[in-house]
Amino acid sequence: MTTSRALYHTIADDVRARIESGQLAPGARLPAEPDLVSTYGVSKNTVRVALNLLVNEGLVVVKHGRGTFVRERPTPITTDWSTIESRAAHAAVAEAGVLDQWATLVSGLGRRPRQDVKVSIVEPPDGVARLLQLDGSRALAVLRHRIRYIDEEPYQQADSYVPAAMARGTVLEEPRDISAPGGVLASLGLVQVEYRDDIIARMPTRGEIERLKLPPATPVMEHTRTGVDKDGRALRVMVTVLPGDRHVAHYVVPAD
Amino acid sequence: MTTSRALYHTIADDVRARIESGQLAPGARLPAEPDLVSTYGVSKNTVRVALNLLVNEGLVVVKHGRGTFVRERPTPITTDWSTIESRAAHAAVAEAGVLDQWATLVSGLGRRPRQDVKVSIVEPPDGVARLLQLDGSRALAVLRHRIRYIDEEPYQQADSYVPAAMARGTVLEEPRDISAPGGVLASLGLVQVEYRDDIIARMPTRGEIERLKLPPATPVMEHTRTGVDKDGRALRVMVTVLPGDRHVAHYVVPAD
DNA sequence: AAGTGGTCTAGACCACTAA
DNA sequence: TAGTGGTCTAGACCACTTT
Repeated sequence: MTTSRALYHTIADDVRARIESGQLAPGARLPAEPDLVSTYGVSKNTVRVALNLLVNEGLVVVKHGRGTFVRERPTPITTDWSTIESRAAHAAVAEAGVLDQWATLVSGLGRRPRQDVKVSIVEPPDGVARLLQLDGSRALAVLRHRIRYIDEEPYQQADSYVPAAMARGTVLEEPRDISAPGGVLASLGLVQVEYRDDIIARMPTRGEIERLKLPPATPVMEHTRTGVDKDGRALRVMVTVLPGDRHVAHYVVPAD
Repeated sequence: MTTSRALYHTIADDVRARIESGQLAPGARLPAEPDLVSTYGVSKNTVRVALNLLVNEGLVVVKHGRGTFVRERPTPITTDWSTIESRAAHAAVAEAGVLDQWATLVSGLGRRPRQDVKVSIVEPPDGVARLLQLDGSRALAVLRHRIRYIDEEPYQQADSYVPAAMARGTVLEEPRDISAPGGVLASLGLVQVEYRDDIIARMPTRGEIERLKLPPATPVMEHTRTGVDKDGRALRVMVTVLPGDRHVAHYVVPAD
C-alpha cells in the first residue's frame, strides 16, 4: 500500500535523505527540535520519535544542550590477525626488549598507547571454558583483563584466559604489561602452533558501552582467539571486543 | 551519584535485570503496556520509551497486536573462511558435478538452500574499485548479486565483483547459479593464489534490513574477500553481508 | 538569559491479532 | 470483541551549554 506512512517516518526519511545525499555532511548540526516542529507542523514528541529512529540507525548523535549532529566516522584501524602474533613478530618484540606487541605497534604509528590491566582468577564464562576444554565446572583460569587506549581514547577490550594450572607462579599472574602471553607460555614449553579464531558481530553490553565509551548504535566485533599446541590442546583464549566503527579485522589466506 | 535516574531508566533496568537473570526467558512475553503503566504508576508514553530502550539493545522484540517478547537467539552457523574456497573444496564440488559450493554445503546439513541471483554491469562502489585496482573512474565490473536463503529464511547477501574485461563472454555474465567464481576464473587461466579478507561490524542499511528481514538492533558483519593472482593482481572481490545473530566467521591460522 | 535537548503526563484515536 | 501495541497532541517543567 502507498497509504501515507506515520508522520515520524516521513520526517525521518526526509532527514535521512538529506544526510545520505551529503546535503547534511558529517558533523553538521540538524535543525533544532522547535524548528522541525514548525517546519513539519507536528508536536515535539513526534519530532523526537523521528530523531530517535535516526539515532538508533547510527546516523546521528544527540548532544544535550548543544544539538543533534550528523555522525562522524572515525578512520578505522586495520589489524592483520593472520600475522599479528606470528613467531617473527614475537621475536622482534623480544629483541627490542619491550613489553607488549600492541603497544609497540601503536607507538610506531606515532600514537600514544596505554592499557589498564587487571588480573584475577575466575571461573571462565561457558564459551571460554568450552574452548579451553576445562570440564570440571569449577576449573579456574587466570584472566588478564585489559582496556587499551590510543591517545587516551578507549580503543578495545582484550581478555585473555589461561588455565590456572598452567599460569601458576608465572608473570601471567602479575598485573602489569607483559609481552603477549604466547611468548610467556612458550618460555614454559607451551608452544602454540595454531590459532583458531571466531568472530561475531553483536550489540555491546551496557558495561562495554561504558568502558569503551561507545556512541549509541555502535555494534562490536567479538574476536575470540584460541591458541592450541601440537596435540590440539588449548593453551589460552583471548577475547577481544572491538568497537565496530574503529576496526577492520584483516586476514590473508592462501588459496589452496 | 545515586540520584534517582529517569523513570523510564528505572523501568528498563528493572525489566532488563529480569531478563538477564533468566526470570524472563527467551520467548517469554513481557507484561503488557497497561500492566507496566499501573505497576510503575507512570504514563503510557514513559513505558513505551523504556521498552524502546530494550528494543534498541536487542533484548526484546515487539509484535504489534501480540505483545513484547524476550528475544530468542538463533543458533549461529559457523563458516570457516580459511578453507571454504580452497582448491580442494573447489575440486570436490566440480567432481560432484554440482553447481555451487554453498548450496552443496547447506544441503549436506539437511537444510534447504536457495539463492536469488541478479547479474548486472556496474560501476563498482569506491571501496571495491580500489580493491580491484580499477583506476579509471568509469571502469566497469560484473556484479553478481545473490541473496541466499536457508529453509526460505534470508541468510546472507553476497555480491561478487569481477572486472568486466575479465568476465566478458563467460558464464559469469549469466544470471544463474554457478560454481564459485574462483573456479570459473581458473578455467580462464586466472588463478587466485591468495585471499585478502577484511571484516567490519556495522549497523545494516535500510535495504539490508528489508532484504534480510533483520530484526531491529541486529548488526551485520561485512566480509570482503579479494582474490589475487601470483602477481598480486586483484581478480575478484566478494562482499558478503552476514546478519550478526546468525553467523560466526572462523579462521584457522598457523602460529608461525 | 537564551537556546538546546530530556522527561513526563493525560488522553484521544488507530491498527493488528486472537478468540 | 477484547486485548495488544502504534501514533499523535498540547503543554509543563527540567537539565545542559553557551554567551
